[in-house]
Amino acid sequence: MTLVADKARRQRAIVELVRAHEIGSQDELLQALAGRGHGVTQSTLSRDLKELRVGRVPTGEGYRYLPAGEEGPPASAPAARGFGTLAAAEVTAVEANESLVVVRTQVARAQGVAVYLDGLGLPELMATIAGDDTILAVPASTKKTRALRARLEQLFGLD
Amino acid sequence: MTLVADKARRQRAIVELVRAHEIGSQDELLQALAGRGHGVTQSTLSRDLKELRVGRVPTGEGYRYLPAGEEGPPASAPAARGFGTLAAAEVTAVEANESLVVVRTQVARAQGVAVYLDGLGLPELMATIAGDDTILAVPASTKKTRALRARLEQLFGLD
DNA sequence: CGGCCGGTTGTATTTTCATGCATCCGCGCC
DNA sequence: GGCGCGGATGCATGAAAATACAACCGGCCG
Repeated sequence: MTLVADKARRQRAIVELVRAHEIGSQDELLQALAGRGHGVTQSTLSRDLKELRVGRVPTGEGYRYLPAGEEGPPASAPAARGFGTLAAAEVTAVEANESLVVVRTQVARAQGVAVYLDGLGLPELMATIAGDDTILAVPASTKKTRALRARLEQLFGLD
Repeated sequence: MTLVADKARRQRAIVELVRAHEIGSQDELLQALAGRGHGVTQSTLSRDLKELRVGRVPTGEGYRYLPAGEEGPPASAPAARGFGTLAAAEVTAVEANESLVVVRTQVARAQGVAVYLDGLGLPELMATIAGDDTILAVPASTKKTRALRARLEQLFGLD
């Protein structure tokens, strides 16, 4: 069932990506996904987009993928850019045991960082639960615990 | 001026056509336009669609052109899976690794679903922790992880 | 087991779409 | 009239996306 879970996470990531960024081709999206650890081909992507009802609509300059019925920002509302680095500033440490990864954040920042992490749809990350200054990150498989810790450390510049 | 008027009329026809009919390719639209007396080529059509911000979005079965931001008819009830419990409608996915089960819910519904789960007193379920849209379900034993996942999937009609 | 089934993916290919370049046309100006 | 300009279009072609087909994998049943 790992396969199914992978697909679910990948599709989450796809929606997140097209909403946040101006992505105009499947190849472009392919790159973005690869950067997040999702190695797939254009074929799979095309099928995912169809399942997700994510279409390619013309914008003033060029094209852009968007979930059906959703309208992109009026070109004046730049989405929360560089949120990654913002999140990074709020994370103080990443630890792990054999089956769970713990992310420590500044007080009262855990929820926000967790939302950000969920949005990434990392293949190694199954889910998160956040308290006030602590996030429990559940690996997709206990065998991926180390990989997940490594990815998070890299993500937050803690290596 | 005649040329310009032609273009304007043609573009009006395009929007009308894609709104009224399920048109899935430019060739198809080409035919429809021809029927209305507009003899143009695919090239022109492509350019018109770009100008008009008419995009091609996936529908349940196939694709369809629609003006940006507009939603086609409900097509069919995708999330209409009204299973017995109210909780079922709020759960979107169930996943698991070797030792934990994760239940995804609609935003802000996790707490409620978790309470419901706790109330069931399932033998495979030791405890739950809920965030905003995620529930961590702890199996009575790691060996019962798969059984728990299966039970939850069945419970929520997700198999 | 062994075999079948449904679901997912990659490869290769077809289909569909976007566009560079040339043409044509109407218009205004010299 | 002759000339240049800009917008609209077609043709030919390259880019992008969809899909037929086959391989693979995990689950399930006898």
